[in-house]
Amino acid sequence: MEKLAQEKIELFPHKVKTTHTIFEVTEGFSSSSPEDLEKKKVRVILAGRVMSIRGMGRATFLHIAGSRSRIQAYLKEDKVGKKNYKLFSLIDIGDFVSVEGDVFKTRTGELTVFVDSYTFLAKCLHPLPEKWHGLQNVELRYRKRYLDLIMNPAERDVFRLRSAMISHIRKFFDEKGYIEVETPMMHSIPGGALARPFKTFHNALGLDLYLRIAPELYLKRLIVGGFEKVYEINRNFRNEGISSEHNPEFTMLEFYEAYSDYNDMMKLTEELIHDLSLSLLGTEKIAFMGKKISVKRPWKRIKFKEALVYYSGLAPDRFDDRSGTIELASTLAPDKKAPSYGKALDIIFDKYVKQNLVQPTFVIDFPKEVSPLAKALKENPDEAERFELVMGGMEIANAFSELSDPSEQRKRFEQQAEARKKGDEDAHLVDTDYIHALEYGLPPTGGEGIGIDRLVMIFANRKSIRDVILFPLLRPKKE
RNA sequence: GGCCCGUUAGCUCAACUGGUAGAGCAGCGGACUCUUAAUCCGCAGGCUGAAGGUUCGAGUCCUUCACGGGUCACCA
Repeated sequence: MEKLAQEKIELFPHKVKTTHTIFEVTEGFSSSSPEDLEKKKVRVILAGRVMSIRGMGRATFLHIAGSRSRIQAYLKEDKVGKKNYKLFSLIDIGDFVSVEGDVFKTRTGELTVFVDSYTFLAKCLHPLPEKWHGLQNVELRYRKRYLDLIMNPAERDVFRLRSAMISHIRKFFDEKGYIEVETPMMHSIPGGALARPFKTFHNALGLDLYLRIAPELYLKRLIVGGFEKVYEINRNFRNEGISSEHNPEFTMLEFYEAYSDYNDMMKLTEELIHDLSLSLLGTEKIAFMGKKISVKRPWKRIKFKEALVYYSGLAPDRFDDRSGTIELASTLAPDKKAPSYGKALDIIFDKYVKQNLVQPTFVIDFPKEVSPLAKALKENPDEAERFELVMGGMEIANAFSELSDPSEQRKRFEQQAEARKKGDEDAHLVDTDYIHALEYGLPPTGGEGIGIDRLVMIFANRKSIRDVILFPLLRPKKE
């Protein structure tokens, strides 16, 4: 540093001119023959981060990394001049530089820039992690994601895939005539899901507010308002435990379509994920945790209760006994309170069924008790027109034929409020404003939420949600 | 939040049942004009996550705490 200052070299210049990205050069010329390159005289100015330096006396090789590939550069004292060559020894691994020169191939056939001038772009003040093993420490990888991204280029691919997925999803819905909307992140009554919210406070209004647990109730107000197809991709916040499948803030895609129901949503979901698989991965078979997930349509559908019976191996009438079912749930999950029949079924479902469903499966017709925003089934008032999509053992999506009868909705909210009084902190509050909106008429509507992070996990073959979220929540480290 | 495991140099890892904390890479100095985990010679690098305890003696055993991972609980 001091030496560089003595030489009056600017350590953090404002601007750099480049002619190509490193990727353009490696893509464009890797297959060119050495003779071709010599004839064409491909002259380039490239910028990137120095990842390795191999000094050979009066010649030096280095690798410079761009965002998508790296390229070798070759420095020779004869070429850059004695003074510049000597100054180059002040460059450290990790520094940003730009190099200008012709592209050629070395004896070993590696595409290389024959440097005749170079410029410092930014100094790296810390040594980079070890070049061979890279950064392995998971805590450091999440805390200092930038280092993870520098050292483990495959991690960059995960986030490129994530970005590509989201832009494909937008395209998919836009082409179907959906409009993308943004609804409030701060709610005075948290709703739309069974979960605990984060609480905050608005000073000027003197108002308690909650970070949203779901956009659902606002999106349906928009259907009431006359939009027929809406979607939103944004963050939800749930004040719950952290695990390899849960981050307190996570990205949810929700979409609602008037004049449709949960059957239409199943078709749409199949189409969307099948599309994504073909365009992002180029296959119908996704490799996930050593297994192949086939997204070939149509996908399996199984009724919630049939799934319970099938995977638990218990007799079908076993689940008709309400108190017996609650008892079974408490033996399966002793720490868990099973306050209701519906909740108990949910527990048994999680225990027996979910992990076994690797191939995409629509589990349909959930207990109405745990589906307060879904229409009841015509043939069976205890069940709701609701499905969950399970893939790779994870719940990926949740959808229903939206309950539109305001008085029925009020009743359901009241039941929820009752459960809440009994200690179920996830239960809904009565949202009278939402009921009022329904009183103006919600047409038959299908709605769905898809957990984007988990879908990325499957597409990127990652076991932990933290691997697909750039900055997962960690406890701050005390110095 | 419960249980289990982990935390040693900037990074990746060693150190036997308690007996003087080491290596590779990175860094610094030197040699080397087609190397690629370059090579060769030399140097430096540490309150072993924190605080207590047991012991003549603790990286190692015990207790508490911090952070992380796994798992269960809550949930998507």
